[in-house]
Amino acid sequence: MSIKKTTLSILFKDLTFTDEEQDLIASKFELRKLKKGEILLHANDVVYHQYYVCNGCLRTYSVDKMGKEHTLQFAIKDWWISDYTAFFTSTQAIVSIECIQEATIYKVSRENMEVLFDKIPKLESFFRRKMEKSFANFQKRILGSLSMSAQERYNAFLNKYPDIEQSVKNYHIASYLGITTESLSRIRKKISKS
Amino acid sequence: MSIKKTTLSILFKDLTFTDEEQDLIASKFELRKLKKGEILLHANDVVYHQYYVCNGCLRTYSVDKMGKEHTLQFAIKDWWISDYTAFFTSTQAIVSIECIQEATIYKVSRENMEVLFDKIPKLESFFRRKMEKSFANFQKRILGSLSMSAQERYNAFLNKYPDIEQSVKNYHIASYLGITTESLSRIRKKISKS
DNA sequence: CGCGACGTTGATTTGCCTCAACGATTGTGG
DNA sequence: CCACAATCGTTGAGGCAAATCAACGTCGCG
Repeated sequence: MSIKKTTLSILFKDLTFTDEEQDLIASKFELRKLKKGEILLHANDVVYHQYYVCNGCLRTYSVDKMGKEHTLQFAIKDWWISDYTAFFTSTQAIVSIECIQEATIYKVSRENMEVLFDKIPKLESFFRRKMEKSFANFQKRILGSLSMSAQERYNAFLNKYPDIEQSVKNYHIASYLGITTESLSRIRKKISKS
Repeated sequence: MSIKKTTLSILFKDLTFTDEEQDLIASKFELRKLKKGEILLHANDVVYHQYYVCNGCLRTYSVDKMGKEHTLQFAIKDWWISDYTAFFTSTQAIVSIECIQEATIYKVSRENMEVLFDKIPKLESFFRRKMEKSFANFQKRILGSLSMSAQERYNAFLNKYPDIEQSVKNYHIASYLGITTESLSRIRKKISKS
């Protein structure tokens, strides 16, 4: 048994499972340890897996034609992460996934997800809700990028990812906000003075 | 029969239906005509419906605390539109939907969607694919807003919505790109000179 | 210790915004 | 059908937020 009952109850909040279901889930989830700097997925790879973060921190990012990195999202404890755009359709990733703080994750393939959905239907609605939430987050982020200043976006970021500051470098946050490290530094200075 | 066979084949590309299925679908789709300026959905309304655009043009937008409008997306012929974030969960909309060019649409309730999914399962996967595509679009838009200049975003917009210029005002496009009408005007001038 | 990675600070530049004025286009009533 | 107003798009001048470029302080680590 690679997944403990307590882990499962965190992983699938509000769901309960029979012992058989639990065993089935455990058999499809692969535990992995990641070191800082490890690249879990490269842009242009075909995406077969999604990942659940037990602890540590990962991020998805892309590199533009000027060589600058842009962070699409972070994943900390209890977040799922993948390039869902590519995962859905088994096509090439447009983002990469990097471990930015030593992490323990579960890795699940698309194929195995489907087996699980088939055998344990409540998992399917669990994941659908996750996707809907993620969809909503993207929508809010677009509206935020249209309407908020860099400083407001930084505050919104801190609310969305509380306690993340110890896990990520400032230049990661800057690349998430769409600003330079220098600008973020000045924003932080300004906030600390008020 | 409120929906013709030819309309259905455009609406659900690559799907074919029996006569019974077709009748069922027709019974759940409500045809509506919209005049320019009509508001189909107000922010803070609970969202019960999604809409298919036969012709004309709609947009979703939100108004920020400064009173400025920000366009989240446009919908032209053969697009579906709603505040999906709110639609999924039957909660309050954060965007409004406005008709910006006289339109003919089909309106379908969440409830009726579920009846249809239940009776005609292939519809469910059809809509799941739509959602996945929409998810991917949002993801690309975020990365675009992080990495591209206003001019590049304008070009990307023209590629994404070709032939839309006759349907929408420039200030709508500006509010989609996150810039002012003046800036868009200058960008257009610059492009026309090259 | 010394080096590299990271964050901060200053000077300058730049892209886009704001404000204001003015054409162009569209719609409407006489 | 024209006259006029309202709406929309363009242009210019000036300002501001954030980028760029460059230098320097600090921290962690081999």
